[in-house]
Amino acid sequence: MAEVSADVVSADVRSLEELTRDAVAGAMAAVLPPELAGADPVIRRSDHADFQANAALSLAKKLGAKPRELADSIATALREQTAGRYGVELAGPGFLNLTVTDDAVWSQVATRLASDRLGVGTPQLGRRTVVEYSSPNIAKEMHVGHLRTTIIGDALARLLEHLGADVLRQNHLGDWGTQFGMLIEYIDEHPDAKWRASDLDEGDLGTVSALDGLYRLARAEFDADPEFADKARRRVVTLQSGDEATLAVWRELVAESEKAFQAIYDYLGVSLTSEHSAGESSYNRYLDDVAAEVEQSGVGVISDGALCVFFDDITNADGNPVPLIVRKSDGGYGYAATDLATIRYRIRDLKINRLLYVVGAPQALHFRMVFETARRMGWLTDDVEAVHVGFGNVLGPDGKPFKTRAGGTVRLIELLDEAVARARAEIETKPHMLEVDELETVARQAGIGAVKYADLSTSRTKDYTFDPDRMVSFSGNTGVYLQYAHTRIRSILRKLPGGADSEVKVRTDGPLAPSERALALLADQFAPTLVEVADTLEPHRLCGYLFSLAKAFTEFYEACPVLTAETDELRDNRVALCQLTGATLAEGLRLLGIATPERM
RNA sequence: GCCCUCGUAGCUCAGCUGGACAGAGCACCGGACUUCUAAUCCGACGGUCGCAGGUUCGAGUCCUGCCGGGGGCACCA
Repeated sequence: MAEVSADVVSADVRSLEELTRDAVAGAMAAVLPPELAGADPVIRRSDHADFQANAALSLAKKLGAKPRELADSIATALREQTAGRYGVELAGPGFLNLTVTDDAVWSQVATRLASDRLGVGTPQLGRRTVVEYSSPNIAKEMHVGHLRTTIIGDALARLLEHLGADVLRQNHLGDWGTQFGMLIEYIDEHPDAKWRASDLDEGDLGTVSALDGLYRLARAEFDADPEFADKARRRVVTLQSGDEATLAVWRELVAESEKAFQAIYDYLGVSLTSEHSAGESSYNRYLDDVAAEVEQSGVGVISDGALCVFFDDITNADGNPVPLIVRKSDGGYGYAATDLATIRYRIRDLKINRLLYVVGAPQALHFRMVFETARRMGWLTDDVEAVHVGFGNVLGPDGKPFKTRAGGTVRLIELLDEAVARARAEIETKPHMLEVDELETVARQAGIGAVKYADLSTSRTKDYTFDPDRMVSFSGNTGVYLQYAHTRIRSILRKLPGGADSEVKVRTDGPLAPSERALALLADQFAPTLVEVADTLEPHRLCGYLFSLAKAFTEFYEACPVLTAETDELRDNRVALCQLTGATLAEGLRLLGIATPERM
């Protein structure tokens, strides 16, 4: 087969790695006794070949055979069964080095390019998944602490959705704290206070700043004036008892805040909207019932007047057991009750079968207790899983929690503005050929992309160091590197006579240079990488993959001219490789929530 | 005190769920722009994988114990 037609092939193209695994598994089945015939071939990418199979080493022990001899017999069976489709070499103590044919590599490029969705399947189909993330507090400004939950949560939501999951994004807004008594009382007593968007000239982004100002003023009065503090506390009770006038002010506070959050989400390119808002308050009506169910089931017991759930292995400094407090001794509810109510509601009413909480690592113990309680209640079962997708803190360049020079909290909007400003300045130093308004757009895509990539590219569970200087240096392993690689591909493709999407015939019997081979093999790994990220919930694996792909592309770019290739056949093959790589980079970046400019 | 988490090159980080000599980026040094965008590429330099044991044919990866950093541990979220 020298040519592959461009007819659209259905998604879920098997990768060369998977095909290789199948082939080696087939050979093993022919050689091994039945009880070991289904063993994992242990296929890994290799520095010594396209792939390596390591199974013989561990299996030889069980068989009492010599690893090299076992590997050799697997190799023989593999050669017989696949009729030359693999180069097989025995190496070291019993590794099998496997090389696929050039024809197979080009075929794979053609097949992925011609298939829908780059051959990515939908393994998450049937999973109704909640991703809870961002969750800022009403009447407070989003700060650097909201960065990771928002960016990681959004990336996971996009990725799982792409793989077929039915994803429900949930923004668990902090809209029911005791601070509302204070705020509402203050507004009541100071009708002139300016905190609405309409009170400001500077636009939506100023709204929460104004609310923040309101918060500070109210707080100051609360601390200074005991009489006001009393009224504020009474106002909490009034609010919670459902007083309509108080609720009206509360609703307006929520609405004003949400406007400001939306402006940030739009600026960040985060896919949250008001329809994903499900604040703590929306679960109020379930709390009595949830607490009663916990109490009646016997899962919870009364201790010091509070409804508690205890755990054998969770104790405090004195060795006493530490409970999850479902209902406080004064009859009120904390966030444990709310979280239990969300679980019950999502599972029972929304028929969700997977719950992801993108919340900071310090909450680990809380979620452990909440999930264990939900299991005892029978809400979480073997078929319904809940995962705390925890993440580390954002640290400043000094290795301490990221603060302003004055020691205050870093406003998210300021951090983003600075990243965009630096990106703009950086672009202006380059020969960029962009018009003024396009420059502004690209500056934003690059600056925001840099922030997101920096956040997503290190392992989720660790703290990460946020160094603005390093992040926007725009060289090396950064978001801009990926965006730049993509623009170089687009630049080549735009110059094609038939346009960027020109259909080309792939000659699978064409030559295959080392940098072409490396690039093609990596492009083929896109789908398995996405599956791996969905399994581990670790977006940094996708970042690492895309960086490798971009790097392989630039190496190919240096070594292999596309438009001026020696022959038309060679040019067409390279165009196909560019199209596949470009589409893969664009899709991968999209799933991370990072924009892909056409030029920069 | 108990639990969780982290410790890899001067700095910032990967290391594909146990595989061949530990890899990137930044910084520093030396090269490459009349050639599809040099926001790039090539080369050099750089590591007792915190320490000590153990399991294994094989350990940065798994287990145990230390050392060091961070976090959490009864009515705040």
